[in-house]
Amino acid sequence: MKPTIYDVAKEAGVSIATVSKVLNSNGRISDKTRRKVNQVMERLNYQPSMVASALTSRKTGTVGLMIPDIANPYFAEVARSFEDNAQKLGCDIIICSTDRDDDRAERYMSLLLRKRVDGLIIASHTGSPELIRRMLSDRVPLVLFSADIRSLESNSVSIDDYKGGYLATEYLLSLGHRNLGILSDNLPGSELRVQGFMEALEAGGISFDNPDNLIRTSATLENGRTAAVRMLSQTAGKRPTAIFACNDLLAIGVLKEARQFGLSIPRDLSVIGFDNTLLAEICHPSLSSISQPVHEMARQAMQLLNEEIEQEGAPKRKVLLMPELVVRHSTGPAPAAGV
Amino acid sequence: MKPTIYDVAKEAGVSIATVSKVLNSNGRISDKTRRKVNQVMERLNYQPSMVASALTSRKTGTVGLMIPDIANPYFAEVARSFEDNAQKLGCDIIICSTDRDDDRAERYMSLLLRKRVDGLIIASHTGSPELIRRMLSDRVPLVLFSADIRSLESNSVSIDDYKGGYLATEYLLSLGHRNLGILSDNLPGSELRVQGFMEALEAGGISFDNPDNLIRTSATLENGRTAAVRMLSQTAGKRPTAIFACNDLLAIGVLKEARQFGLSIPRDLSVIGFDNTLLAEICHPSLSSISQPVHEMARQAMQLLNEEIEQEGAPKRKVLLMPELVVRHSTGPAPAAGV
DNA sequence: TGAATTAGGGTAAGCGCTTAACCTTCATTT
DNA sequence: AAATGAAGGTTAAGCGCTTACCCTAATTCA
Repeated sequence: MKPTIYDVAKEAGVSIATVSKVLNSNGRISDKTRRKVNQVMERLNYQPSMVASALTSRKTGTVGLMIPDIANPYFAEVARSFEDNAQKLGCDIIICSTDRDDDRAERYMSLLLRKRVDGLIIASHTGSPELIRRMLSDRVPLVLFSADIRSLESNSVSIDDYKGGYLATEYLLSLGHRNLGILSDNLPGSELRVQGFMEALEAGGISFDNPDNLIRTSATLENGRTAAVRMLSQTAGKRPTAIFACNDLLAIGVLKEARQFGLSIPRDLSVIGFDNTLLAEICHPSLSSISQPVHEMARQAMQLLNEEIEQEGAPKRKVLLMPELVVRHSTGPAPAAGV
Repeated sequence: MKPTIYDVAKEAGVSIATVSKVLNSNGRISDKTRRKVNQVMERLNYQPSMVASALTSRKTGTVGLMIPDIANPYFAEVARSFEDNAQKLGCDIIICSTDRDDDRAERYMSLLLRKRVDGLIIASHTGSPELIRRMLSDRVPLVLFSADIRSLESNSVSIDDYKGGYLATEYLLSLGHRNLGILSDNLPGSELRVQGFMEALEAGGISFDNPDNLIRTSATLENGRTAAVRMLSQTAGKRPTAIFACNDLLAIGVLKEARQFGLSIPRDLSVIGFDNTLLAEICHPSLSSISQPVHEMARQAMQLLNEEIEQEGAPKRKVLLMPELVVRHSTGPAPAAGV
């Protein structure tokens, strides 16, 4: 059997309280006793049970990370960032991929609560707003990540999606494109990206009047291709010369399909993505994209979460970070007009 | 405060033992009592504390997954597969990315032990063999994933890496290539892939005599490119017409660099990867690769782990699954000879 | 020198569950 | 009708920690 605090105490000839005190370095202990106890712990290879300590201290040192899918490179990167930040605080992370299925989300949530995790990170609206509201009213420490819910009084860390959409669009306009398409996924944040797109167009004096150049779909490579087919098979006048996709996967779908249409990128068509994932570098031509400061976001989120864990009624905060344009090789000047 | 089993018992007018029994549906309880208790639990929104139950039952329902890096798409996919399989068993997963740093691995390991996880999955030799041996002798349930250590009497689930290397090479030979290069990473499994490569060459009556056509490096895009430069800048006679990379990331590095050399793929150069990750589909041209049955591997690993958790001295088993060749567009017939 | 601190450590009561052992009823068996 | 046994619960002892509180002896101060 694994040694317990009793074994250590007996071996060291002290009480378990003393052992506990040297373990947590609190209380008054003489150097001599401390050393002896430490030696015994070492010798017995004592590993204090966090499940026992969690029972009394009410801290498990575990936080739950709810995301749509860890196999999605964006979320994998997010997870990694959280892991690193958690480690600095001496805690670890339980990954929960929900596939955006409310039932799965609810089951996971319940599991996490029963495990008494110290807090929750909820990325991209994983789980219904109703569910989140319930957690909030149960005072579960929690921070929304990468997609805020304005109506909820909760912590959140996200980027300015509107700004991101605006940046991407402005950039395409600056390249001379006048006929733009937009491919959105069905996440709440993406709606803001679309808004940014629209307002940048307006600011550029361009009206968006072709409804076929706006497609909403969920984020898979295949859906990106399908949408691309729809946009690109329009007549030359209506077909966009540049497409803004609300995430990299969709953008790459467009890239792939464009080839089928015999379009050269960026000569005939510019494509820009969002999230600046590993994929953007991998694909060919490499993808221009709007980048999120994922690591910094995770850092702040973890910090907010920690504050709320430490002191129950900590004031909620909403942090908004700025996205940045990363130019690679999938965007270029608009083709000469009138061709 | 969260309601406890005492609250439920009092409300339902029974003892906590009774509540515990309906909770775990064991022991003898009348339908009437069961219903009443269930009602009360519902009404109070009772969430039994798994930390308390773990303290007595010695089951936390958590397993640790040690991997090099969750941000690496291959391991992200592995993690997802484990997650799904774990969920079926009602447990969840703590992710530990170690970056192959033995210290990090050791710290994580220790954390997991203190958390009293039910078991460990150790993917790709994460942590030193010595560390693993120690776990084993401490009788921690554990299964090695994707890279066995033959000398250790432990469970393991992996693919036949040798076979994978053989398959890839045989395929390139069948396309008429006679001058092959190989790019290996520094994982133990990859050594077997190299062996498979070598023996397939031999079986094909080809001798591998140019040491510059074998490069070992760690798995990053950048390293793939660097290695590609070295191989491709050789004179036409020595330069390989096909390159086998021991993982997709390296392969894609080659793909990218080949373009800088003005080589068209697969016309001038064939490239094949390993792992068949999402990346293989994303890149252009899409990458032929050797695929691992990741989901099935995770299923079996989880099952082995579970068996060992259930009964202490369960016999160890080593499972070996077969990789498969997936042909895409990065491989083609060897260029006409003598050019 | 005697009283008041203080340093160093022990006692014991939980934390919220599980489970072996035990105690009633009440229906069956002979 | 007495003995037997099953059905349905209850009691209480842990699981391995934390921590408020208490005690003793050594130190300090007037």
